Amino acid sequence: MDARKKRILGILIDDYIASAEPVGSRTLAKKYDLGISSATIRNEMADLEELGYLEQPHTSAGRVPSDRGYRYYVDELMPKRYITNDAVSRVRMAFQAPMREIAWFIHQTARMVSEMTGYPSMVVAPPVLEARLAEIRVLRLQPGTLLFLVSTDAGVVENRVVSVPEELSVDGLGALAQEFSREFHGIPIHELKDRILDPLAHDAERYRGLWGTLGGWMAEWNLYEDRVTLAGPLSILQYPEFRDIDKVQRVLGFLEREDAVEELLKAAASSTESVQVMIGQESSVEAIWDCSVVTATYQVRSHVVGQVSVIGPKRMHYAQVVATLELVSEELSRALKWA
Amino acid sequence: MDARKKRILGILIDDYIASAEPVGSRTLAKKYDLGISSATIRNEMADLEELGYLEQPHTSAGRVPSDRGYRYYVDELMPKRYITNDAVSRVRMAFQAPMREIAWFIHQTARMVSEMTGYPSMVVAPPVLEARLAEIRVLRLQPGTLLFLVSTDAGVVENRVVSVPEELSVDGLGALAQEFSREFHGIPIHELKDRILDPLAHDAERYRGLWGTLGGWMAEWNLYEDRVTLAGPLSILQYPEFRDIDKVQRVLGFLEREDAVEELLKAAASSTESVQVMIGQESSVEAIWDCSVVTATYQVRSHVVGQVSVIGPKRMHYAQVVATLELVSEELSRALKWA
DNA sequence: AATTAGCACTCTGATATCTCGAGTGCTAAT
DNA sequence: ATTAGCACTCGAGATATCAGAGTGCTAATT
Repeated sequence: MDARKKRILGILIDDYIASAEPVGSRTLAKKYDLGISSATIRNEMADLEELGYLEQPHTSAGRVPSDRGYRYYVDELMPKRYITNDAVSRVRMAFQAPMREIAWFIHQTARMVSEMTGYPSMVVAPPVLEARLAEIRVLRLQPGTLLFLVSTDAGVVENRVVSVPEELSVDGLGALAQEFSREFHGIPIHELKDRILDPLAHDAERYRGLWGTLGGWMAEWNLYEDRVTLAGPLSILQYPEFRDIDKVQRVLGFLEREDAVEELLKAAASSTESVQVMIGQESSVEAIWDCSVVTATYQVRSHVVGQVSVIGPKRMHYAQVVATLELVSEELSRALKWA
Repeated sequence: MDARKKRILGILIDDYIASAEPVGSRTLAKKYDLGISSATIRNEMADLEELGYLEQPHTSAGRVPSDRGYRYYVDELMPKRYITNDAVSRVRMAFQAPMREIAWFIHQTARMVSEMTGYPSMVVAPPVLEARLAEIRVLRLQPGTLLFLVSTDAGVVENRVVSVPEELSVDGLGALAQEFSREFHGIPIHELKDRILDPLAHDAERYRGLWGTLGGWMAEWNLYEDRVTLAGPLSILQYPEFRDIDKVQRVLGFLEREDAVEELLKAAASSTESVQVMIGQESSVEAIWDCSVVTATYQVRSHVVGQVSVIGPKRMHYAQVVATLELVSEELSRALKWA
C-alpha cells in the first residue's frame, strides 16, 4: 500500500462521499490533478480492488469503496479535526444554558447534532436504574395526590405524581420517607423494587400498599423513561441510497426501537476510543448493514454515562461527523459536570 | 341519488379501501351479488362520476372515490360503531392503570391508537399555558439545586430542577413561594412571566434574579414541553400510496412539526361533532392533501382540553378509525376525570 | 520497469415500440 | 329499464435498441 495508492483511495472515497456515483478512472484523472493518466489509475484501482478496498457494482461501472475501504479511510486517510469555528461556538453556546434538567440537555444534544451533521442522531441518556438512591421524598399536593421525588447520586431527580385514595393518611409519610432514604441510601435503583416489596425490609405494615405501588412504579420506570432520544430521523430520506422504501423502513424501524438502539450504542461505546465508527456489516444489527454509525461517549464525573451517536449511509461525511461528535460529547460532559 | 346508487358507491368504496386498486364494473358485478349486470353498474358509475363522487385515474381504468365520494361515504354510508369487543376491553384495560401522570396517558393513548388502527396517531396534550396557577412551591434538594413545583387548576403538576449559585440563600424562599402562590392564584401560566418580571409586582428585591430566571424558564415552558405526541409514524410506509419517497417526506415532515400539527388538530376539533373527519383537500395543509385525518376531542371536567387523532391515506378504514377514536377519547376523558 | 495510448468489450439506464388486458361508452336487442 | 355485444382506449409490463461510461488488455513509449 504505497503512498500513491493511498492518495487515490482517499480521493476516490472523498469523491464518492460527495457525489454518490461510482467513480471511474477517467473522472478521477480529469477532475483531480494527479499527474498520472487514467490508465495508470485504472491499474491502481484494480490493485485496490484486489486488496479489498474497492468494489465494482458491475463490470463496467466505476468503483465504490467497500466496508474495508471505508474502514481504512476512517482509520488512516480522512482529515482530522474537521470542524469550523462556527460549529464550535454554536455548540458552546447551546450548552451554556444553565438551570436545566438532564433530559433537556439530551434533547438539545440530539437535535443539534442531527442538524449540524444532516443525519439522524441518537443520544443515550444516563441510566437512571443504575444510579444509586440519594434521597426519596414524598409531598402531598392535594388530598389524594402525592408527589414522589427521587434523587440519586448522579444528581438526577425523577419525580412522579401519584394519586392515592383520599382517605389514605399521609401524616407519617414524610418521616417514613426519611427513614427509608437513610436505610436505602446508596442502593441502585433497580434493586429498590425488591427491597421495597420485601415485607421484612421494613415494618410499617400500614404503608405496605403504598410502597408496593411505588415499587411497581419503579419497576416500570425504565420502560416509560426515554432512555434514547432520536432526532431528525427523516433526514436520511434526502440521501439517494434511501430512495428505496423498504430500506427506509428497515432502518427507521430499527431506530424506533429504543431498546435495540440502546444496546447497539452501549456495545459500540465499550471501546476505549472517544469516538467510534461502525461501518456497514461491522454492526451486529442486520437492518443497518448499509449504514454507518458513529458513536461518542460522554461522562459525568469521569464515568461514562451515555452515548451520542449519528447514523447515516456508509457514504457518510465521516470527518465532519467524527469531529462534531468529539466536540459535542466533550461539551456535554462539561455541561453536566455540576450534576 | 337513489338507493341503488348509494349501494354501489358504498360497496365500491369498501372494495377500494380494501384493495387499493381502481374498481371496475365487471369486478364489482362478479365479486358482489348485486343482481344487476356489469353494464348497468357501468351506467350507474358513469352517473356517480358525473355527480362528482367518483373519478377515473385514466380513461380505461376502474373508478376511484373522489374527496366528495369519501365525504358522502363517511357522512352517510359507512357502518357505524364498527368495533370489536376485544378492542373495547383492551382500551378499558389500558386506562385502568392508576397513579399516572397525564403525560403517561398521552403517550399510552397515542401508541395504542396507532397500533389498533395501523395508522400514525397524534395526541395533543392539555395546554399547560392556559391552565391557571394553583400553587407554586420551592424545594431545596441539595446546596445549589432547587426544585420548582407548579400545580395548576387542571391538576397538572410541572416541575423543574434548577441549579442556582450555592451561595444563594434559600431561607425565605418557601415563604416567598407561598406568598407568591397566594398573590397569583388563578392567573394563567402564560401571563405569569410578565407578572413575575414586573418589578412592581413584588418587592423582594433580593429574589429578583431568581424569579427572573423562573420567569424565563416559564416563557420557554411550552417550547420544551411535548404538546403533541406522535406514535407509529412509520406505519404509513406499509400502504401502497406511500411508495413514493417524496410523498412520505412531505407527510412525515409535516407530522414532525409539532406546532403545525397542533394547529391543525385544534382547528379541526372546534367542530361540535365528537369525532371529525378531514378528507384530502379539506385540510388547510397542502402537505397532507392526499391524506385523511380523523380527530376526536377529550375532556377534563367537561372542558375540551385536547385531541386524539389519526392520519392515513384517504383510502382509510374510516369506520374502524372513527369508532376507535370515539371509544378512546371517551375512555381517556374518563381516566383523566380525577385530574 | 513504469507509464500511457489505443481499442475491443461489457454493462446499465434511457428511450422507443409492442402487446395484452381490463375497462369503458355506445348501440341495439330484450 | 336492463343487458349483451363490440369497438375503442389507455397503461403496465415486456422487449428491443442505443449511447455512454468504464474496464482490461496489449503494444508502444519514456
